[in-house]
Amino acid sequence: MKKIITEIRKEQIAQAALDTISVHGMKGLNIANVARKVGIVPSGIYRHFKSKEKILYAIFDLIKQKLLSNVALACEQTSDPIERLKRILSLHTQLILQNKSILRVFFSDDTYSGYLHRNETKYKIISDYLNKIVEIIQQGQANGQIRKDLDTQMLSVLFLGIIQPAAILGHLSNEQFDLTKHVGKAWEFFSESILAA
Amino acid sequence: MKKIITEIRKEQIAQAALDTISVHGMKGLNIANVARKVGIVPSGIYRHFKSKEKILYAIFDLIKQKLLSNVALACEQTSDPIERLKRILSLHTQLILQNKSILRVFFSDDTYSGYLHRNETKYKIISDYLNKIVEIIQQGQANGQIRKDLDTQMLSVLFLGIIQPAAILGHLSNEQFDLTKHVGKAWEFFSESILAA
DNA sequence: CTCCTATGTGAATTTATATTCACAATATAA
DNA sequence: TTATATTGTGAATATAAATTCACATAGGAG
Repeated sequence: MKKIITEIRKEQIAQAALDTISVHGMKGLNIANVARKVGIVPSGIYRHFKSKEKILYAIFDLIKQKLLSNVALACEQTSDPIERLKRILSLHTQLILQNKSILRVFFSDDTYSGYLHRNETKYKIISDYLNKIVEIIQQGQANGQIRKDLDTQMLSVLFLGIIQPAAILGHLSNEQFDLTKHVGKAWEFFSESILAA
Repeated sequence: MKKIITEIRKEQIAQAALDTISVHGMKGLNIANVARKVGIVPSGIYRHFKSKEKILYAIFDLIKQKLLSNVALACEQTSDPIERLKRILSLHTQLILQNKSILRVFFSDDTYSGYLHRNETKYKIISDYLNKIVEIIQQGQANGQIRKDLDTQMLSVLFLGIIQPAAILGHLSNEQFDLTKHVGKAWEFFSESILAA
């Protein structure tokens, strides 16, 4: 019975929960599974998280970090707006393929009254992400690469639309649908369509 | 204790379940709620459906019908491919706004091992829908309206991307995000981009 | 080394649901 | 009208999980 300080345990638990969701989905996320994966007993989880719900919020945080760090990385690699978008798309595709949990977490239905707050949190994460996209698009408009007659928010949501429905199809079809190929083609079409004449 | 033949009851139950999901989400879908809404006692449900899971499949069927009848309606109204796509988009937007359950059902996470088959069914429904879209796009390519260099399947998925991410944002934000407005703008951009020169 | 606090344990509790079953009431055909 | 199949009822059963709690122990501070 090894003791580990709560700071570390919290990370282990959040990661274990994320992994559990990757494999077994939201419904498969239970304290017993997480505890086993961490190597402690179910009740031990409660030394570190007040409730299962709190663990979920830790997961939200992990996902948020992953998303935003992709944006940051792409922005470091290049200053060209179009190129930035392309890299974000590529990174995002990889992220989704490697972390199935992201889809599972965001596309679970949390309409339940007890989960009121989950959707707010999800919305905030996506909004923050989209705002970054909007900024990049605006840079592209400012430097004359991207058509100025297009609404930036609309484009940012459509940008999400390049990957999201395809990711869901991939998930539903057990990866029969080729996400990477779709994103490649869709980006080609999207990027040429937003270019200034 | 009014008796009603199972044929009718089944429809009542499926509809009640659909309504329940609209308001309370997938997690809020329980036999007690459905039974109360139908006006019978929980155990009575089992005279008509072998299990809760079977009810869900009845719901899948309802949704499938709604989706495909929209496509059929649009195709009756006009024979112009571009116009067809536009009407489908409009009908689909209304459908989603009026039947919140569709989002809830499709965007619930059914990775759980016991629900293996759900995703197959969902995938089949979406695939059928997308195939119709592909056909319409091909008509447009055949008559010279739509660019022939674009992959039709990619376009159909992207077409879905006009509405789907936006619908999710609307849902997550408690309808703060204006779905109708987004779809209008996005369609304008999308349709002009696919037009043959 | 000895306390003291943080962490881990196992059993018990609670809650929420689906599902079953024996029995009752209805409707329909004869 | 009566028999029979269908549908509805209420109580009981089964199961799955989250959560609590009293107790145990590790490990650093002093």
